[in-house]
Amino acid sequence: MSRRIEKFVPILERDVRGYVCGPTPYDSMHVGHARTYSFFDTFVKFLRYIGYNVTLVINFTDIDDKIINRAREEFGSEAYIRWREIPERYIREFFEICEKLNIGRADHYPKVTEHIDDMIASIRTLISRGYAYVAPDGSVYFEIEKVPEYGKLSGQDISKLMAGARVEPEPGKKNPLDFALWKSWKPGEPWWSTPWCPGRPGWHLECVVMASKYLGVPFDFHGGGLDLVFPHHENELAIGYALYGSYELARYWIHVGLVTIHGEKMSKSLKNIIPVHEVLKRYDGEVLRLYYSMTHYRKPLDFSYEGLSDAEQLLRTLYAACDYLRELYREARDEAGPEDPRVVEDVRKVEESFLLALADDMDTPRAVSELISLARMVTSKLIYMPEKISKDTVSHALHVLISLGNILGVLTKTTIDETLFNIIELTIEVRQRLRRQRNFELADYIREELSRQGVIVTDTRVRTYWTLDRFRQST
RNA sequence: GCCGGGGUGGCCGAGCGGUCUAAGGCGGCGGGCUGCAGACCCGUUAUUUCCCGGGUUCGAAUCCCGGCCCCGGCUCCA
Repeated sequence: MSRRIEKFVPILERDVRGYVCGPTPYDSMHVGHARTYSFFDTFVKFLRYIGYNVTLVINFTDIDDKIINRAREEFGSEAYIRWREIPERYIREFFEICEKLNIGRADHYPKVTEHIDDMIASIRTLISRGYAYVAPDGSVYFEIEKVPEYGKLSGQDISKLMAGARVEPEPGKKNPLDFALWKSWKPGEPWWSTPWCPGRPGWHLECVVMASKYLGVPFDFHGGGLDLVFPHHENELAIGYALYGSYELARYWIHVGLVTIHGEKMSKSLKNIIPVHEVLKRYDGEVLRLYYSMTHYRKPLDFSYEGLSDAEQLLRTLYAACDYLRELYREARDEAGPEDPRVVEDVRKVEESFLLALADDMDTPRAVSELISLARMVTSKLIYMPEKISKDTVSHALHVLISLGNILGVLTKTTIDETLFNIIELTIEVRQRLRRQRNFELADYIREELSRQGVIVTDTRVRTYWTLDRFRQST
């Protein structure tokens, strides 16, 4: 609320409650939406990693102008009865994409249509306290001038907003900036009955109602895309003030930077929207996750497929380190070796730096570089000294690598089927014998064929290591 | 017009008063390892420099002032 970065201190000692403005499910999720949810997933996983209990709520605004319009486009005159198919479809897609991006489940996914009664009750309160009024057509508007601090979050000045407002003055509004809590019914639209008029809920109110219902007020953090700062979050705060007497609602407001394409914002009119499912045709969900992590969340992200390829390359390196460690494990000593203390210490340092980077305003790019340094440590040092370190140390390093990666939503595919693993090992062993016999023709043939199957073989002076290319299909 | 956010190497992208002769990645270059190869390893790749001009400071990419440029919000938007 200070419009600065602040130290994050939960209201309750070990419990953190957060709310993220979810999608209005009227169209496919695009790479901008996914960035936001990916970020909050990493944020929540980080908090949990360092010991907090987190309760996360993500809502669905499943009734809205955009949904009605979409339904009309698709169903024509049947829109009135079939409109619900739209949110259903895109909510399903939302969950499918979350799964592919390793975005963990929130604790609650409230829908507006399931909280109409709660919203009506809140509107009643707002009217009785004088913060809202009923327009001639029955619509209910929130009167922003009743909230002295209106504009604080977004740094807006009401008088200036009014001067520059491009809002078409709606007939029943006292002030063009007043916003609808309840919209009166128009022909062909879905409606719910209220004391004022049949109609449907306006935007903004639902988040306050649902957040307070599932989290209580104030809760710890409230997030969303940067474009929600004004008017959405400003209006939520105004409602929160009217309802709870404090212009706070949430302790911390976290806004994720927008995604641009060639420097420009994605928009329908520019036809440059990139849906996530489009990206997922070419790249694994983890690649997208890593790509997001490579830019700080508050910065704009200029989306490019080249960047994704970079990220994919990096992911391969990380997976290679995991695979090498798994092989290394088989050769490592049972009891502690001479290099163990140093390796353990190095791993500890990386873990510490990684967590410090995240603790510093979620600096995921720095965290990624720490992860890389851990992988490099494996590929440059560890694989050359299996006889000097213990199995415990190796498995610890692997465990750290994977769990840190998991915070960023990557390295979830590290296990390899045991039979497959053994067959590969066997093939490699055969190739080794051929090499010793200097039968390079056949050895190279095996290497090539393995590569065709996605098994990348690397000969080092100590032994031969291999890694599974998990992203083979994408190029 | 008002309100935000940015401008760092060939590209992406950290750093936000001293450890910056600026992390990390990609790309380039050189080398190593190897029978060869490599999606392997090592080194190198911003050195009157961090958009420009002033200022504060013992010291600035980092703070202040003034410009320039880009993007976004003020109407639906993650």
